[in-house]
Amino acid sequence: MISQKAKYALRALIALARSARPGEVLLISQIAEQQRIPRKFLEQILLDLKHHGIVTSRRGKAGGYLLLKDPAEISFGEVLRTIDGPIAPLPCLSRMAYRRCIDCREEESCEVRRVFARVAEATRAVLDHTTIADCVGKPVEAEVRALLA
Amino acid sequence: MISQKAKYALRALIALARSARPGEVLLISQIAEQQRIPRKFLEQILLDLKHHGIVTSRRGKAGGYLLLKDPAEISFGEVLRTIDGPIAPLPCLSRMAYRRCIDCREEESCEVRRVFARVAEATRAVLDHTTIADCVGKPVEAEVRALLA
DNA sequence: TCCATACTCTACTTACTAGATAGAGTTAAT
DNA sequence: ATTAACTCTATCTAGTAAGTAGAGTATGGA
Repeated sequence: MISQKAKYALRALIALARSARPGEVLLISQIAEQQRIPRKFLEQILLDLKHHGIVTSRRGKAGGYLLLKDPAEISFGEVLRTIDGPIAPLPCLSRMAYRRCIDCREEESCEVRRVFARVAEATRAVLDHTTIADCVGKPVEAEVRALLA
Repeated sequence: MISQKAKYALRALIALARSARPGEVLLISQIAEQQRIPRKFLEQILLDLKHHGIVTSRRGKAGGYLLLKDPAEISFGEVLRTIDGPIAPLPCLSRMAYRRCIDCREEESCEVRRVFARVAEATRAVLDHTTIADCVGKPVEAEVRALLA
């Protein structure tokens, strides 16, 4: 299960991508209301995304948030890794945070690992090749893109 | 990430499948030692698997555990669902424990859901079609099976 | 019968995390 | 100077993961 936080992050990014005439900002409170996300929680999330160079912000009156990266360059995988940490189903299969399983004799012959490696691969195939841009068009377009991917 | 508990369960089942001349049992302590699983923790796990009809046990002297189901009928998916609960990345995509996302306007047009539906499908394709039997043969055999699946 | 062995069940502990909430601080426009 | 917005850090609460503890129950054998 992905966290609420990651789900909120994705929805916020989609909202930003949708409303985006370049240079135009969205208020935290607008996104929060539109997407039914607890406002203070969303603040943290956007700040996090900002620190990771995915969005940027303007402060003060007339401030707000906007995408820093091109929507087509923001993959679901990147967002999940930013917010939730590693995607891999086992620590010994994580790219961003590899850790050997302490109780596992030898990694190469671990049957459990072998199976979950296939899961990880399949998951990454989807998440690393699906972007926020894939979510802003009309539903039908998105469907087509998904099938072609 | 799958839990340690689920990983232990899978390893225990593989150990049982490996040692299995029909009717022959393995002691909890044997499995625990062989697989480096905390013994008391493993007790709980095996009991759980027993209650779900995956293994069975004999009590008293000369007691122990053995598989109840055919290894080829025990899928990774079944074990994970038994031990960890739903596999789906979102509650609104779970078969065993569907729950609508309270903050989601309409499920059909939810872009996040659409993407994770593909993840769920890919994950299930692996986990529901890989069984304990796929893990007991020689490593090479397992590899071949995986490629053919 | 009694004992040792091995599974069974329930409760508990401990540390960590998810999902917020709170509030003081800082920046920018008017 | 004021107000609107973002920024940062701390805190809270409930729940979960991972494991530990210990009393209970069944079985086979001396």
